[in-house]
Amino acid sequence: MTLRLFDTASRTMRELVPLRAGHVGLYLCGATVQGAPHIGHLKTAVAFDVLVRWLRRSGLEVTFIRNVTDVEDRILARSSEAGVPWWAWAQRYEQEFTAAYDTLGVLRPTYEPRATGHVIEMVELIQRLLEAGHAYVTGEGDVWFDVRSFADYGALTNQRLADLAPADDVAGAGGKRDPHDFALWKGAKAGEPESATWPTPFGRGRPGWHLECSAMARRYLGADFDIHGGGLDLRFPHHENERAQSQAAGDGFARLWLHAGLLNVNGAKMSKSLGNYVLVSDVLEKARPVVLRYALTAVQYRTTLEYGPETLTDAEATWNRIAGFAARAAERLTSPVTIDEVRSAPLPEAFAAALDDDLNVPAALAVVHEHIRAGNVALADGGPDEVRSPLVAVRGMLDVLGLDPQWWASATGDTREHGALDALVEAELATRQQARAAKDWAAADAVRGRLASAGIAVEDSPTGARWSLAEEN
RNA sequence: GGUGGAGUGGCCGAGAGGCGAGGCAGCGGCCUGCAAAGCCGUAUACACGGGUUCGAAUCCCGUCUCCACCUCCA
Repeated sequence: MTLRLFDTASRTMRELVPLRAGHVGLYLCGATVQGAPHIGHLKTAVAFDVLVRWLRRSGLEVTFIRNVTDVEDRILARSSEAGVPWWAWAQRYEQEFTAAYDTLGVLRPTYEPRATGHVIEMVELIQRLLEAGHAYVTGEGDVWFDVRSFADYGALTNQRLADLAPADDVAGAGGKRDPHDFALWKGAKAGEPESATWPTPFGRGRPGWHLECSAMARRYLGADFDIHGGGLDLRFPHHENERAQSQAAGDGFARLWLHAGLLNVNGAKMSKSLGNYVLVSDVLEKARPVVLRYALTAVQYRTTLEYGPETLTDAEATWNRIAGFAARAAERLTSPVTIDEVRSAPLPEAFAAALDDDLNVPAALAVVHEHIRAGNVALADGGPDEVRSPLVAVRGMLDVLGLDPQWWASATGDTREHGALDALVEAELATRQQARAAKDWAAADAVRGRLASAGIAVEDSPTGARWSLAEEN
């Protein structure tokens, strides 16, 4: 079984054939750290997290590079408005992104390069382009990519130069040869912070937005690598330009291009002007991280996710079913299931087939649910031995999706509180059990009601009562 | 205008020529002291109009609607 992925450059399903056997090089465009992370950013991050996890689970070694763009026009503009140094602004939001990724269980990349740390590589790339006649310098120390010098320009997104809508800013922009020529290097301008400029053979300045990814991908993954990913909105112009720069300079660049579908809020893309911007921090005020993770993971990655009022409540209901099974099953076992056991057990074939088919997570989750149903039957009818195997299978599958319930239970980390609470609740439950034994239903229900009003749900099972924290809403 | 994608039952969301994925909600039942959880059962679904076919949600033609990109964007 091999992994097939939808390559957005050729618009076909392509089999992943690593350039180097057993190894995959993956470059993902990360954040431009100009503001706080929103749930759309995390949708893309989660999609590629599943890809990385699946590649590794399939036995491949993955070098996963996700960059941080920490110098850019918007960062300079917004930090300046706020009266904060641009580098402090960038760092603050980089940290917010890192925290958000961690909170949602997104594995950290192999390396996370920053644009500001790779000016040397960028200058080298520009020089190669200048020498090859694909770039030119204009008066103010700007360096432009000459799109008309590269016959293949537009090939990534299947567009012809002549068909592109002309940009508004082009009329008199600094002596460009073609309106679609884009900046490789921006010469320092008056009023811009000195600290955001670097010396180069063509004068002080800072990198153009597209250049850095080409330079960093080459440094860490080589001139040719397996997969380049990002959000769908980056296809053009960003990825088209990256590809043009690198290939014009003689690099092969990415073999496969993957783009994650965007997240829309109530039918429209998130934007400040529509006031439908949903930050990660907004969501986490009212929902558990795993619920957001589930909601973002559960759609096929190329699909547009329509985020609405029910997105989280739906995800929560389904997650509760999953986590409930895992918790009840774990309690039944005589010895705990370890993560090694989870990861070494074979995965159900249908699950693997679903992920191998362009990461069809919804189909994979259907397999998870089939096993949960079987596990629940075993829980009702069988002993510990019958329960163990479905639990291991379910956790194994969920682990690939970054949704192992055991991991999330411990990540949430309030085990001390839980332990303390458990002692108190167990005392209440003992009281209730006495009442039930005496058939004093009123007294028994009074205990249950008291716990319920404290936010604790009680459910009876053949092996006794168990409790859990009820959902807030 | 150009490019890419999408329209599936009350909702979310897979599938892609012939046995109606899965989840949520609903309904009926089992279990339960009652619940909860769980299990079993339960659907007039495939934007519209034509066509191909023994058979189409799936293929072909046409139409409509929606989203994204072409300007910073995951």
